Amino acid sequence: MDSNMAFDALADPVRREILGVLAAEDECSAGAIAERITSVGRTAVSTHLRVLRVAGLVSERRDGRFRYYSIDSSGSARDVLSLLHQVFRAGLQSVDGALPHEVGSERLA
Amino acid sequence: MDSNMAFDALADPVRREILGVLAAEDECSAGAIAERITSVGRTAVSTHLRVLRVAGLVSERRDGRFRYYSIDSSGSARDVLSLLHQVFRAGLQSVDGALPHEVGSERLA
DNA sequence: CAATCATGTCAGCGGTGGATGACACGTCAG
DNA sequence: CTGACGTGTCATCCACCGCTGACATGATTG
Repeated sequence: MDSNMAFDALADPVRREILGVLAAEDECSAGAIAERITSVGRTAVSTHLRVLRVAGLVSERRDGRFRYYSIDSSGSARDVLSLLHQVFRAGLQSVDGALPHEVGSERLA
Repeated sequence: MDSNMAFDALADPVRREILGVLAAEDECSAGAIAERITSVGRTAVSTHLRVLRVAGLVSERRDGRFRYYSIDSSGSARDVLSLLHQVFRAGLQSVDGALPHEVGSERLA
């Protein structure tokens, strides 16, 4: 359903870079993330984090004046992987079943 | 490397719809695909097919005046799934290993 | 309360990507 | 060879997206 937003969010290289940082650090404040992303400024990183959050790919935890972000693997990431497995299953020797039931039960586009 | 193009290609809803058609039909001529995609015209579908082909997500077979397209699951789709598994592995009870070796050996962004 | 810090938001600008119609190219039938 | 057919390509227009600097907001410190 809203996997549309997830695919869109994943299309940006900077956003994938942010996901990479979060995958390595587990939890990170917005500022700490911005420090490791050198290609764009802090403002852009903030906006990207918003997109990722709305898309359901990362989750936000507010603590004082900090905001900590982390990977959300139970959000729309499931839908994305489900869709991809459904389309490319042929050449991927039966990875179906790796995701908890109802893989292959959703509409495609 | 060129998973950039693959992610970009996957970001468009029409292109995902095309992939859905191909996943269901196994092989389809350009015209047959265009007939099933009602949201845009034939020209747009042709361009989308080009993007998908360059991205390494579909393969083309020319036969006479027809061009048959089919899902390419051994192309950059592997890189995409590899990257996603690497990032979202936490909440996905160890699906790592479902892809043939060297999963998790590439850079992230 | 005033100052500072972490972060999000807004307006504006420039670039990019998608849709379309007209045209070009190869292929098959007569 | 000529005409019909299947497809790809090009020029154009339009809309959306990302980047930035300036400003706003909420929280902590003294």
